[in-house]
Amino acid sequence: MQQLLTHITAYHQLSTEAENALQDCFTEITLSKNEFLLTQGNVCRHLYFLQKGALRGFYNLDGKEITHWFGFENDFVTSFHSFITGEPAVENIQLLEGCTLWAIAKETLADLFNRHHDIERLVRIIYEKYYIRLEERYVNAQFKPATERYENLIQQTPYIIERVPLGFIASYLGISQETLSRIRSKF
Amino acid sequence: MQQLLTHITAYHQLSTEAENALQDCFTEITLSKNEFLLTQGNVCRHLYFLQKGALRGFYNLDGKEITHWFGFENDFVTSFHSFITGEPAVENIQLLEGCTLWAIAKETLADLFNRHHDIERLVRIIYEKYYIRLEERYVNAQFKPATERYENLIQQTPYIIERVPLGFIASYLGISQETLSRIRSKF
DNA sequence: TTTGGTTTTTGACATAAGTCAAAAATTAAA
DNA sequence: TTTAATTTTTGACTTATGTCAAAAACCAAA
Repeated sequence: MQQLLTHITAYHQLSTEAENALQDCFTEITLSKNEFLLTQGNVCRHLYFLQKGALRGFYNLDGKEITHWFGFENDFVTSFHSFITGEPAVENIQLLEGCTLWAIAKETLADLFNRHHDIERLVRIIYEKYYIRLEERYVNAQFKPATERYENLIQQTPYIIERVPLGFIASYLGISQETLSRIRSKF
Repeated sequence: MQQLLTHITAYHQLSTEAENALQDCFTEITLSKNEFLLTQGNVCRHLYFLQKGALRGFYNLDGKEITHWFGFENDFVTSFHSFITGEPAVENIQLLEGCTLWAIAKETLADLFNRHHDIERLVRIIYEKYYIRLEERYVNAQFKPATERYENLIQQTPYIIERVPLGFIASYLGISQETLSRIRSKF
């Protein structure tokens, strides 16, 4: 829990009351490798903070699994679309390693917003950071060649290579596993 | 101004006081075709609401202009990265048509947040919508073939064809102008 | 209108990445 | 360990898209 608080307050310093209120609202969850945090068709009612471990978000497209994001330590994870709209998720969230997570339900979070302007500000600021991250990811995906995308990825998350099977990384980069293998063979 | 208020309150209903405060903080701007709202290297200190017209965001990559987004009626536009971080923008924002915009400075917005929890909530909600939009755009860019991306685009913004030169659209889709021309020739 | 400039299309060819199949390497289980 | 299963690499070939150059179409001023 301390890890969550430390991470959060780096974004925005909370009042003591807000911090205490927040602590009471998160529940610890542990799951083991290959288990699902969410499966498609279900509404994602929680936001998670990933304290330890790794996971992936993926969806099915004509029989193929498309991995479109990874989560690692200190990431907030959820099926954002489903969490916000309340519609069934099109994606799955599966553990790549055993994980420790902290969960908060959507209504609980809404409650916190009403009671603490502070916390809503915190989330607003976190959204900004995540938006910028996604924007960068988008520009990369759309306008950079595969080799560069791969280089960027291992620069930003070097540990990904040891922790995630090649096939998932290739899918994430939008290229075939064979192409990724060839990219890697020439450093 | 009424258009901005109507648009905003569709996201979240504001108190009368908040609504009044908000109105006082936006300034009207009109610019003509081809003018720049922002040029790279400058810090983007404002958030804009695009009431009328069209514009594009682009950056330079080895001598080439990459158009990475378009703005149309009722869009909020800014160089988000620069606006949030205060760093110089890497992108340019150029008008594709004469535009009417409403501008608010970053500090003015921060002030509004302090005075009206309401308004910070509104922005938090707008961020959620924009995040979801971008996520969709990202998945499209990374995992769908060019033809499908084009079809999606004209379905979502059919008017784009009459209002934006083909070259900009091709750049936005991450393909060459020639390829887009060929895609179009087979409907 | 005519002219000049821009935008779009077409053709020929080059290159990047995909697919399928099989081999090699790695990991997990017996 | 040995065996089986999974993951990664390699090879041969196909397809999609890019590049360059030129022609055609479109638009806007004179």
